[in-house]
Amino acid sequence: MHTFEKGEMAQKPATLKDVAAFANVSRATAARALNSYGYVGDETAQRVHEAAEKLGYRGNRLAQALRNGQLPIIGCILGDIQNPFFARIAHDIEVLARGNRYNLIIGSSEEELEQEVSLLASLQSLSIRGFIVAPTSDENNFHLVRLIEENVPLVLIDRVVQGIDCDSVAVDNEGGARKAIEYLIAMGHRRIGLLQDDTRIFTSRERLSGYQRALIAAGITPDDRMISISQSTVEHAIDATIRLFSQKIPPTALFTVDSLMTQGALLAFRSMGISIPHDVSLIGFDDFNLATFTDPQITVVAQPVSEIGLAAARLLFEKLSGPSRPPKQIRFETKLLVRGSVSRRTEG
Amino acid sequence: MHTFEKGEMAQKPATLKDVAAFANVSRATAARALNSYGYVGDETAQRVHEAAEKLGYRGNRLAQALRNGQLPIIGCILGDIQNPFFARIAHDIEVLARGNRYNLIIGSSEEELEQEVSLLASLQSLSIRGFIVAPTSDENNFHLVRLIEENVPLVLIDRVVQGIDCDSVAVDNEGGARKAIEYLIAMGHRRIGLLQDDTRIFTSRERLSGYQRALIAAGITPDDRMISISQSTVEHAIDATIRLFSQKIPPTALFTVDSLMTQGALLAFRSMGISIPHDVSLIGFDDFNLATFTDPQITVVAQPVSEIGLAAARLLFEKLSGPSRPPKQIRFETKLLVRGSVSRRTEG
DNA sequence: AATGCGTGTGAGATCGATCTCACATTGTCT
DNA sequence: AGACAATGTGAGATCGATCTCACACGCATT
Repeated sequence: MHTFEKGEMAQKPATLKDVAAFANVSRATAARALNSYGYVGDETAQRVHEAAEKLGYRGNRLAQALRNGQLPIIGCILGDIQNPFFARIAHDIEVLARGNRYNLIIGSSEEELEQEVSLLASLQSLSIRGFIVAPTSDENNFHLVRLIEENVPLVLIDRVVQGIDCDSVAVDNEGGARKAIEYLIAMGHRRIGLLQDDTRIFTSRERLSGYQRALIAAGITPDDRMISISQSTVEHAIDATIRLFSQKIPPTALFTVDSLMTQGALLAFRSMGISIPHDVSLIGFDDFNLATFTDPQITVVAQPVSEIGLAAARLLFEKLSGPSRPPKQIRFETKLLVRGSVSRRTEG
Repeated sequence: MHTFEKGEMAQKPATLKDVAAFANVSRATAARALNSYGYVGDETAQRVHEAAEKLGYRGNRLAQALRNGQLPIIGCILGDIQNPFFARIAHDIEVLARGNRYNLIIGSSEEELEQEVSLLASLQSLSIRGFIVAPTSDENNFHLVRLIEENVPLVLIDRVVQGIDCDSVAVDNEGGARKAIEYLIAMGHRRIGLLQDDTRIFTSRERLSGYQRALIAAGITPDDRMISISQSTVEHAIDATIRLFSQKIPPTALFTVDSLMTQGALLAFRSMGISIPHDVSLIGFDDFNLATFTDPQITVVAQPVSEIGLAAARLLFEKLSGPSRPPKQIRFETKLLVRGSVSRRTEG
C-alpha cells in the first residue's frame, strides 16, 4: 500500500532517472537492482529499492514496450460484447490476463471483415503481440495469415478458418446440431425448420451441415423452404420466423442457430399465437439465461462457454511465454439439455 | 487498401527512418510530410507519401505515445462486462472511441476496491489518459482524487462519488425507486419488500433512499424486516428472496434494485410456488431482455442505457481534445414501464 | 610481477517518432 | 550591393527503460 503525502500528489510519475539520482547511482545500476539481473552490491540494491519505494516508482510500460518490442496487452476481437456468449469469454480472458499482468483490449468487429482488419492493424501498430480473434470471414484472411507469418501469437475462437494453421478453440457445431435434429426426429418430427444466420459465418455453416446430415441420415430430404436466413439480431430473427411459419405447410419444429435467434423465434411465436411445445417444438443452439425462465423452458444445445475463453487464453499464454510448439486445435463437445420445448409428434 | 507482395510479408513493420531513406530525405522531413506541418516542398512531400505507401508505413503508436506522453486508448473500468447493462455501455463507448481513433481497454473491478485501484495504476503506467470508471466504493477514493489532481480526464458512470468534482453520468436512482414504490402503494400495497445489494454501492443506496421516502410520504413506517440484502448475483438473490418470503408476515410486493436480483427473485418465487402477480407483485430496477419473455411480463424502472455510454464517451472526448471546462454532472431520468407483474391489492 | 577471474559500476547506444534549432537557399526591397 | 524575409531541409535532442560495452577494483593463481 502506498501513502501519498500532501504536495507530492500532482507530481509527474517518477522515472528511473529520478530513482537513480535519489539513490546516487547510475540509471544502469538502478535498473539492475530493480529488475534483479547482473551484478549489484547488496547495499546499493537496498538503497535503490528504498528510493523507488520513496518516490513511488512504477516504471513506464510504454518505454519498456518500445525497447523490447511488445506491450503486455492482449488484443481480443469479437463479434460483439453484447452477445452474452462473447461477454462471458471476454470476462474469462480478462481474469486470466490479469493474472499474467496483461491487460485486455476488446474490439468489436461487428461481423465486418473490414472492421476486423482495421482493428487488427491498429492494435499491431501498438506493438501488441498476442491476439484472440473470432474471425468474421472464412475467405480473405490475408491479415490473419500475415500475423502467423510474422510469428505473432494468435488464437482463433468460436470459429476456425480453412487453410490457416494456428491455435483455435471451438465447439463441435456440426455434432451439436446433429444431436438436436436427431432428437427432434426421434420425437416424430419430419418437417424441421432451420433459422440460420449468414452462411459466411463459420459456426452457422457447420450447424447447417449438421442439420442436413441428420435429416439425410434419417431418410428425410432437406427442403429449402424449411430454412430461413436472417442477420443475428432478435429483430431480424422475428421476421425470419414469421416468414417461415406463414407458409401453407409450416414446419412442426424449429432449430435456431444461436441464442439471439432463439429469442427472436420465441417472440415471433408469441405474436403469431403459436404455442410451444403444443403447436411447434423448439431447440436452440447455445444456452442462455432466458431459456429457463420461459414456460415451458427451452431445450438447447449447450456449449461449455466457461471453458472456451479459458482454453483460448491458456493457449495464448503458452505461445507468449513458452517455447514454440505446433498449433493446437481444441474442439469442445456440446450437450443437449432437454427441457420442455419439444413435444412428441404422432401424425406427420 | 494495401497490397502485400510476396516475400515482403514477414518483414518487420516499416519505420519512419525506412521511409525517409527510401524517399532520400531526413527523418525530420519525412515526419513533416506525413504529419503535414512546417515547410515541405511539394515534390518532396509527394515522394515521401509514395515511399510510405510503398513500404506500408503505419507508424508506431507506442513511440508516438512515449514522445507526447499519452496513448490513444481509453481505460474503462466497470463492475463486470457480463452484466448486460455494462456490456451495452462498453459497446457504445467502443464505437465512439473507434470513431475518434482510440482503442478501448476494459477492466473488471468485480466490485473490489483493491482491484479497481490496481487496474487504474496499471493503466496509468501505460500512459493512458482518459478513464471511464464505475467506482466501486464511495469512500477511499484517493486514487480517483489523485487522477483529477493530475488533470487526467475522468468520467464516472452509473455511480457518483461524494466530494469528487468531476464529470459523471448517472440516472435518477432515487426518483426511479420512488416512482416504483409510489405505484405499488397506489395499487394498494403497504408491506413492500426491498431486495438490495451492498449498501457500499452508490446506486443501491440511492434506490434505498427512494424506497424509504416514498413509504414515509405515504405514511408507512419503513420496516427493516421488509428489507433483504445480498450480493448482486442471481444465486445470492434467490436465497435473499426466500428469506424475505419465509417470514410469518411476508411482503405483498417486492422491489428489486437490479436485473440480476430481479432474476433471482423470479427463480425464488417459482421454487416457492409463489405466483406473480397473484400472490406477490414485483417491480425491478433496470429493464432486461428477459422481462418481456416471462408470463406475466415484468414491470420495471427502465434506464436509458443506450444514452449513458454515449454521454460518458462524449464527455471524455470533450475533455481529451477540447479546452478545459467545469465538470458536468449528467443525470438521466428513469421511466416506469408498467407491464403485468403488479396487481391491485384490496385488503391490507 | 604478471596474469587472470569475479564482482560492481557507469557511459552511451538503442527502440521510433517528433520537435527545436540551425543552416541553406531563393526572392524582394531599399 | 546589402539586408531581410520566406521557404525548405537536416542534425541532434528528447521521451523512459534497458542492454552492451568498457572500466574499475580486489583477490587468487602462476
